Amino acid sequence: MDYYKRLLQQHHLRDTTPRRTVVAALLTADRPLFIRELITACPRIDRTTIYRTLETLADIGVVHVVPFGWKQRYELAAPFRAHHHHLQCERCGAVIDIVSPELEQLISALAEQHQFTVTEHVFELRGRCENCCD
Amino acid sequence: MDYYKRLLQQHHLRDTTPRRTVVAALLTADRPLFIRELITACPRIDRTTIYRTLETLADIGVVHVVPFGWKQRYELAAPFRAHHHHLQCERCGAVIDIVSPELEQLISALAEQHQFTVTEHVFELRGRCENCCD
DNA sequence: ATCAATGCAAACTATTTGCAGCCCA
DNA sequence: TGGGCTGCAAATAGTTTGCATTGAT
Repeated sequence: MDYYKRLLQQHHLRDTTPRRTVVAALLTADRPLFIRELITACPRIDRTTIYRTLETLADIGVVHVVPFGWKQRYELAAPFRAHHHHLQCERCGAVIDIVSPELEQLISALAEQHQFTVTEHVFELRGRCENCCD
Repeated sequence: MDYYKRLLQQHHLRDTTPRRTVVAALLTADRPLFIRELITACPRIDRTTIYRTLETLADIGVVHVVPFGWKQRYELAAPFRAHHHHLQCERCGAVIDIVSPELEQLISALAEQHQFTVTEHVFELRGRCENCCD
């Protein structure tokens, strides 16, 4: 969490209670949260602040946006949570974390191929989990 | 476009003007559209209908949801547009289509590994394109 | 003719903006 | 102390719902 402070400093941002509260909420959660859930999880923080905080934290790479069907969810990003992706069961709602070095490698290869500098990538699989595949 | 009609029939859905209009708008566009853009592009169709149409068409696999930063965009899916993914330049906004058989293969492998039945996948790269990588 | 689909109105939810006061650096 | 940050209020924007009417099969 020391890195967190340094990161804020580097961006001339302040280490405030609301920001720490949001990060703590994401740290506690065992899955990416909807904004609505974050608002509930941080009752002493104003909605507006949560929106602003998420935007700021996403900008500096503390928070990561995950697409979930038609909605979006938020979770801690790379340095604060091991880099991973998700399998989302569309029936029971389970979220399974996966790690794939091959995927990360492939991304580098694709980037180079197209002379593109990748700063962020999204990879999510949706379907039926082991227990729900009727 | 014959397949489109058959697909509707299979799902007991009707071939209506609003649905055809939305599909036509997506077909014309050279990039995934925001809902707002679709509403503008189909001035004779009620907002509500556009929302309902997108949901229906996404359900039967005609439309595909693409995450774009904090927003979402919509484009025609596999049978109506060659399957592909995007490189999104966060500076100039360019959207570059890419195709990667390796990626699709990797997805199958991951699915099998986790005994997961994949019905849909999201893969997007964000960063700087060739011209914007200062 | 039947029943799904549409348009309209209105409710509801989500997100943004402006500004005064607070608090970290 | 100064300027970024927060909370509050209010404006906007986005999305959903109910229902009477229309239109595809």
